[in-house]
Amino acid sequence: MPSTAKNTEQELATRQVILEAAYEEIHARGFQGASLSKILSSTNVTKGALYHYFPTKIELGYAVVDEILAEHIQQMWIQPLLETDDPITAFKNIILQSGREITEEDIQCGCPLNNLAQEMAPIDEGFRSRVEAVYRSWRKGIEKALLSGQEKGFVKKDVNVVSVATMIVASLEGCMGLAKNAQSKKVLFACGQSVIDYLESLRP
Amino acid sequence: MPSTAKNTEQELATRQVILEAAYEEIHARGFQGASLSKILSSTNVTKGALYHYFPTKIELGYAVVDEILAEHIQQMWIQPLLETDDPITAFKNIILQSGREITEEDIQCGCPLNNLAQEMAPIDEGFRSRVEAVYRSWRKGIEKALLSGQEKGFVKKDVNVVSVATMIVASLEGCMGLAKNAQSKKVLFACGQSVIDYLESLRP
DNA sequence: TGTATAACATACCGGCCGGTATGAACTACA
DNA sequence: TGTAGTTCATACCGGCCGGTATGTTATACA
Repeated sequence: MPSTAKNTEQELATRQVILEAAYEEIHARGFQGASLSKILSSTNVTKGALYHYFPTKIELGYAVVDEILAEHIQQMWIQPLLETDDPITAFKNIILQSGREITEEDIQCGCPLNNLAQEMAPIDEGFRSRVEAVYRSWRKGIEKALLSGQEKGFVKKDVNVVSVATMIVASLEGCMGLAKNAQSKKVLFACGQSVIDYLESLRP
Repeated sequence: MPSTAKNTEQELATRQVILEAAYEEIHARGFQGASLSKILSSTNVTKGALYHYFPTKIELGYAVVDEILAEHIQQMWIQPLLETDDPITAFKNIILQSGREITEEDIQCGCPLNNLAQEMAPIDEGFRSRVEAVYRSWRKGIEKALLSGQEKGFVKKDVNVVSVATMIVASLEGCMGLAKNAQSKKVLFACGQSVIDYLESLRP
């Protein structure tokens, strides 16, 4: 692992290349199904380089959760909520935006966070706790936004923000899951619309 | 495979033992992670017997979906809905009943149908289509019950039963998924309560 | 300039896994 | 009773996979 002075260029770039290739393999095949050889052959990195930066396959997986998935959820799903006064409209826009950007391939592979949760939670505590940390911060972000929305009169005051936040995350992941198995953008949109309807029911 | 006359006793019993052991291994480890050797050593069946009844591992997996999972969803989640006039109350009772019966181990392993959907849909079309058939019949069952409930005045007439059915399945699977990763009955119950609240909002 | 260390590259290994080949026991039936 | 097919049991195999051992080059620093 890097520890000296100039780690700003090629060294960290190689690490990042490995991380992103690993992310894609894991997204497509699952963690257990992901092959290190395929990760390597999809880049021009060798096994020596990989094991220079990551001691084991599972540590590589952990790094994908910590450095890629957590960041993605934060920027895509949490940050925008905290930048407005009306969280319901903001959330609706995030969902619509995601729907516009998503590809058929993305639908086929599903939500990478949920994939890892479902596959690894019963098997490996390291994965479980890391994924749980991401889910927790997601729910906390939604709760915070809903609470602030309540204070500013954009959200019904009698809703339990904790259970609503959980329900939102659950139904979003459920939608992605159904659409993934149906391999259908149409299912995703229909399901996403139901979530939006649910969100709208939270307005005062 | 069996084809002659008296297939009613030991022969089919062996097949069933294999099927159920396979179901549990797959439930705990996922399909790709499931080991045929472990399935065999968890019973006192040998590899010869296994490959006598199932040509490949994947065909064994298919049989688990077709013969165990489909049956389970039908009996546990569809049948009771169709036996009453008030589907919302019936559904609520199913959820509460499931909550009472579920063990910590079940929570840890999650919904076997959703597990297979998330793991295998992008990888294998045979799994995907079989799982999709189960989901379809589940949704159709809910739709039918809601429609009948509308006619009899137990469900609001202005709800779209198709999208509501999808939303219910999605949020249920989402709840199980969150609870599985949280490894927490409390999360499952809180989330289940949100689904019940959603169901109640569909009353006239 | 010498040397230690980071940053790779290559070759190789043991283990497990799905699958197969072969044969034995039992059963149904002519 | 002979025989064909079912129902297993045992031994074995090739392949891939995660991981390691060892070597090489480039760089930082004294």
